[in-house]
Amino acid sequence: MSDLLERLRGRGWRLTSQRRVVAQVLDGDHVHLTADEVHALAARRLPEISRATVYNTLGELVSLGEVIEVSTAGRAMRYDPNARHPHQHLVCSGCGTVRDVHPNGDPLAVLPAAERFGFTVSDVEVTYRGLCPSCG
Amino acid sequence: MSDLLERLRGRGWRLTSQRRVVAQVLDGDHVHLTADEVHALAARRLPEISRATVYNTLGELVSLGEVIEVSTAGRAMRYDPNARHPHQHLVCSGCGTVRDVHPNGDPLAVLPAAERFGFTVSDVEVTYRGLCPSCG
DNA sequence: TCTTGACTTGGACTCTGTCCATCGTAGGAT
DNA sequence: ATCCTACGATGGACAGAGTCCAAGTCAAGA
Repeated sequence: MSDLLERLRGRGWRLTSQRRVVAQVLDGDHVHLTADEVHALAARRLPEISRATVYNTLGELVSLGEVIEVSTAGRAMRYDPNARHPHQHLVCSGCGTVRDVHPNGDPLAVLPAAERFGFTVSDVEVTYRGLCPSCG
Repeated sequence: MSDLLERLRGRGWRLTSQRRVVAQVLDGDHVHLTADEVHALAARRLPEISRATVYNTLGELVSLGEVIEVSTAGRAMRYDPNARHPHQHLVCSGCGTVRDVHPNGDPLAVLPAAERFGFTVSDVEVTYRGLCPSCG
């Protein structure tokens, strides 16, 4: 993620302090923060950053493919910067903790053409649910 | 679903007109309604039914395992009465339409024990995303 | 340094869902 | 058939997550 800012500059992004801080907060490979958590962490470095800006920036990072949205059923969306290596998620039904997991095989490949109903299928999201050691 | 009411009575449910109407609305094998859609359809038969009752009843049906919750990323939760036959979902990123699909193999089986981190994994939810013929 | 349009702000707003005090009624008891 | 009562329904207030917008700010090219 160290070169994320480089890549963004290359895409014509204006490098504001707000965007820099959001990118820094998302740094790391096993981070799954909610928008509000990102906002809270960003505000430690840049107290006046607004929620709207955090939402905007996260949305832009998602549509650029730099960050993945993980929906955790009812709870708030989480943002996963580990978008460069394919993986799935294991979510604790108790506390909402998220872990990256790597199932065998390609989950897209197991959907037969006859089951695609003319859709252009571009993506699969696999979410395993269960109780983590602390909640179990 | 015709015998859903029988099953519910068997579980000690009090059969109120509200619950009957919600069950009727959910009748069918490829229905994926939001709570508000269920409420709107139910209100056509029973105009004074409240949103709270619809939410309560849907929640009860889910915890009884009669109905499955389908989370569609940001949009409202959808309720799928086809809980008796295992299946996954194909969601259109354009219009939000949901179709039932049946991938090959058991998605739970492809997650190695080493990738479970001590969780008691009880469930998998596979969501294929893409554009439907109308939106593509 | 100046200019300009992209970016940020914050507060109001929407949408989805929950909570709770009060009222109504299904269905067993008589 | 009627009565009782606990379970269920009601609706309005509330809460959390996210969006929108008009006005102000500033990064970066000229």
